[in-house]
Amino acid sequence: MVSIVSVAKVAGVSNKTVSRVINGEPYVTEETRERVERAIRDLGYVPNMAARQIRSSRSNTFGIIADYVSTTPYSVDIVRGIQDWANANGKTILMANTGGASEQEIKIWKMFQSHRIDGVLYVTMYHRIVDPEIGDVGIPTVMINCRPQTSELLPSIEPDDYQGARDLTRYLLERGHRKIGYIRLNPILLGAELRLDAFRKTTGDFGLADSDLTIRLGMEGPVGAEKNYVFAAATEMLQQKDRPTAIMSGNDEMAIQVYIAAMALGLRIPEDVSIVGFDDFRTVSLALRPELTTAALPYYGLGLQGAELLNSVVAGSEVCPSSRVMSCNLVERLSVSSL
Amino acid sequence: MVSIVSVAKVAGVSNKTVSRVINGEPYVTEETRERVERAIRDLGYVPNMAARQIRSSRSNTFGIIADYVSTTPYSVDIVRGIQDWANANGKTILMANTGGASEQEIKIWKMFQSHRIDGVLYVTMYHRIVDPEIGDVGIPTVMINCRPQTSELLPSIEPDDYQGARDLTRYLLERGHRKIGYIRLNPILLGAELRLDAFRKTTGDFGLADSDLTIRLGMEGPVGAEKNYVFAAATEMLQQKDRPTAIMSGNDEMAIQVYIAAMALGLRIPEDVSIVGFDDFRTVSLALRPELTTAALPYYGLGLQGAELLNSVVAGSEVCPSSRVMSCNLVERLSVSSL
DNA sequence: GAAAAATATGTCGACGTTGTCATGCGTCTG
DNA sequence: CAGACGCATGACAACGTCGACATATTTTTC
Repeated sequence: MVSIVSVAKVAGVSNKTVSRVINGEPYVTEETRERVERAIRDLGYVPNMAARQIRSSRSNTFGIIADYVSTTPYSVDIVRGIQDWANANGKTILMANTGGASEQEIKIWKMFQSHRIDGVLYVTMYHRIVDPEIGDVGIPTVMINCRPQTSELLPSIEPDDYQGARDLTRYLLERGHRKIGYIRLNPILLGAELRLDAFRKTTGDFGLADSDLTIRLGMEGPVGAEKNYVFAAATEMLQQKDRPTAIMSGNDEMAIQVYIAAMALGLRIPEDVSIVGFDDFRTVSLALRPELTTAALPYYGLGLQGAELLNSVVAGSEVCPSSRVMSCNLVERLSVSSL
Repeated sequence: MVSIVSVAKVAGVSNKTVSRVINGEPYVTEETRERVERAIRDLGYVPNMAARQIRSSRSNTFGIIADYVSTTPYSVDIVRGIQDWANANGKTILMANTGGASEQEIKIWKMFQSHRIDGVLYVTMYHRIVDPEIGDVGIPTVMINCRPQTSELLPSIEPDDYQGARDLTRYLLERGHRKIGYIRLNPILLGAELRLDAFRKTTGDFGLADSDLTIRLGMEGPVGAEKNYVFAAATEMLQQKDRPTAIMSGNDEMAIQVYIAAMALGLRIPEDVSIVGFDDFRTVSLALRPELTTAALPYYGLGLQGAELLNSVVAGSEVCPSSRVMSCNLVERLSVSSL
């Protein structure tokens, strides 16, 4: 392999001078610099990161540890956000996923240590509370889309489920809806409670009574093996004599079933019933007809900011573990009518 | 940082002996081995990969270079397959995505080189033909879910779109369907042609005439900014006086619109019209009511086998660049009725 | 015009690991 | 019992890079 030494030989300088050119250090004549650069090009030299790391004991690498990569396909945007940040800032990303198994998690931490990772981004594919196997290792860590269960103060970045659900609820209320159905997310997800709270609070503030709301559980059970009541719940809701004029679906995926339930009853969307989702999972929200009004989870931004935050933690500039929150923007499409 | 030297000091042996214990080499007394292992545990020593690599000039790392990670969310299963293989075989994965930009691609190859990657997995999120910026670099490469445009002989692994579509078509024919609609994928996707060919050939073999088939384009245009005709096409098809009894949708995502179009016309699924998809994108296929019969793209397997194949290429045991294909298994659910 | 400062380049060692070779010791062979 | 052999261990160098320090050359300063 071509190393700094071979370049030095060809350029007729010492290897230190080559090193200087590579790292853009001062005190190199323009002429020497050109000669070295030409040698680098001719030989196709590329610096060896491993050697660099060994020398500087900084790997410039972040690790991503994720739980279920594939089950919530849309949240890979978090990963994309991280990667884009890394790319722009010259960091390398090492990625691993646990599949939910904690033995895997331990193995991955070991692997990260052996690569002398500078920091870890602990990412979950659902917004939830976790109990990571960290602590004993002592690598700076930022949690993305989740928060630690224990009192361990780890910085985290999460979506603002509450604000998103509040905005969606307001959106419906402002358009005159006074009978609203709500289909709840799986309660094991952190978003479930936050979104429902926001819905309850916002409708209450607006003067709606409990009897104006129909709230049903859409899913329950462990991730990947949930029981699904969405279709039945939506059907039941829409068959009430005083049926809701709008339904808030726990997320976009569940909204598919709400659409189908409504249509099977001969109801038109949005003329007879308005529907909103949550997540802006575009594979769904843009495929539905009419397209779905929803609140977008800021996945990409979570990744971007998470990486940024980790960077400042590693650099030591972030002293107290801050917990940030990112807003869920309402995406207005065509599934809601004004009454 | 605790290194092999500190361990040696604590255990009272030379660093070479520690190295022997770590690598499970023979010629170490049981007693010494234990002493060393205890020291390793006590100090929390973890081997430094960078140093190892520099010494052995093998990084034991594979790179993944992917195009659009997030736009086809389900195909992240490819990545999961690769990671699982890597995890099981002690390899590290470096991942980067181009977002479709070829300047990015060049940058990524440089990055891979600087990490002295052993091999590269070139992954596309849609099954398509690509023209990668490889070749000049000389890193062993395996293509997953795509094939090279040029005559460059690179080993590749692809899904068998043809077989999947053939099986789906047969499935419909065997259940008595003789008028079948087909909504085509975006023609820029390799699967589009393969699936359509299989559909045409299989219906032809069965004796159906062209007039028994209604074939419409569902989408076209660049990835991420397609024009979407699916709903209109499905609606038109189903309004024909001699309407098809079954519709094959180019993929599951498009099937959502076929469902909605059918229901909007008051047709029941599957009693009035049967529908099949393609991909088994479970977020959709399991959310639809009735659940969607489809052909599963073997994404996870592609990743697993791709990594395996790359490994043998790197090891030099794979001489001729083989092009493998993996079958798309039919997943029978409830969206098709027998006539 | 000599001393001080700035610029340009080189030498050397260290990072953590492992391959090569050497050494020491006990056991077997004839 | 001498030589050969197997086993257990250690000394040392090298991988590629860069920081610390040294040296050489030019420019500035008073």
